[in-house]
Amino acid sequence: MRPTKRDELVQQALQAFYRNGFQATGMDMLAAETGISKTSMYKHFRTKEDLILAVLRLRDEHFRNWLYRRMEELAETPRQQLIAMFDALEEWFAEPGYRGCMFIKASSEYQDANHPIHKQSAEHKRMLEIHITDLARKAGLRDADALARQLLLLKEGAMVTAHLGHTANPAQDAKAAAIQLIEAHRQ
Amino acid sequence: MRPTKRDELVQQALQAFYRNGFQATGMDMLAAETGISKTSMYKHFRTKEDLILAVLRLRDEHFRNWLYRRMEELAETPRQQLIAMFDALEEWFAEPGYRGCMFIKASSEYQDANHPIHKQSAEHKRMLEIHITDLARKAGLRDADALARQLLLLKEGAMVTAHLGHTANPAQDAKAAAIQLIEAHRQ
DNA sequence: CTCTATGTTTACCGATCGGTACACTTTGCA
DNA sequence: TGCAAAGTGTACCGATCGGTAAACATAGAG
Repeated sequence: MRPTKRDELVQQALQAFYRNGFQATGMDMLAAETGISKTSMYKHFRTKEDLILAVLRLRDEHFRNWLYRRMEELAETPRQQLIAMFDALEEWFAEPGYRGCMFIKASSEYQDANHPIHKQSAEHKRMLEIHITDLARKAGLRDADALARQLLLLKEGAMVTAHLGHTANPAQDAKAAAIQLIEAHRQ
Repeated sequence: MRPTKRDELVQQALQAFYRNGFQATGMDMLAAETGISKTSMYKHFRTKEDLILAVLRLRDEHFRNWLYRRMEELAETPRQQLIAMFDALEEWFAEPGYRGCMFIKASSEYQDANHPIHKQSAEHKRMLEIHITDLARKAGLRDADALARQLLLLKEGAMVTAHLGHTANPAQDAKAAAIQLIEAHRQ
């Protein structure tokens, strides 16, 4: 299990796909941008779709790790961490290269619900839901499942709105809403 | 100003783009699907981008008209209409061909904030924001601007989540959250 | 020292991309 | 009746699409 080249390809492909979109990024462009020959790319991945799936797996791992860690760094109790999720998002939105959620993009370009790329994007969201539900439960909040789903709606909305950019600070809008929803779920 | 053919093209192109995505729908496929010759299409629209912009204009008009009217049909007072927005969304999500928000898709495929397609998508969201803010104000709710932004975050989140489909009924989750947020903004 | 895995370059495949040229047909109106 | 607008089919353009063939370079391990 050597790391290096293959992982390097996936990592650089992630950047390119995130910046340019999936369909708009051709394999030739990818080869030119990464400096890795097309032949080598197709030794590692049988199709472009396989490469995209690998990219999404990496993104899922990175994003969830980053978000969960950042939430823990920003707050101590589970309840405060739920709220801190939106501060973490705000940091992300403020990054220069922010272009929205990669999984929303992926499911926008591969719309069929049975398409592997679409299914994997949905799986990412499901993983997030499990974690946030668990956190809401640990916080001792009433109806943790429903609350988690509501908070995640705010998160999705904030990510989309931050990309569409017609609003100043969607993360803080979401945070204010989240605080009220959490308050309403105290028991 | 003859209607017919040009409008027919835009309407059918809307269906095709919504079903298949923008980049994935070629002009040849469009010609085959609509029965309108490529030559005619390029007589009406100088580029594919121009056609997409026309499609988005039509979609904006249709969607906003539909949503506003449905909200009024479903509820009487402005405050109830704000809540009814999510019942209207639920109806939309339940339609067989539902594939998420066309403007989110468009901004996902044309990511550059300065791209005309991206800008027009943002404009659609801004129009919605104005209307919902106005409604929140008519409902006599405190901090109508902030509340409207929060409700719209729920709406965006619900549309995305309904498309990703990892959750049973995002519209009703959003509605429950909206009710609590509105309640918190009574004065 | 050789074998094998991993990588490379270059050229190519058929299909499709957005867009155009050109000659022809239909149709509403004066 | 005749003319112009609007629409048609067909064939084409160079570029790019995802993917492949073949011959060659490099390097670590037995």
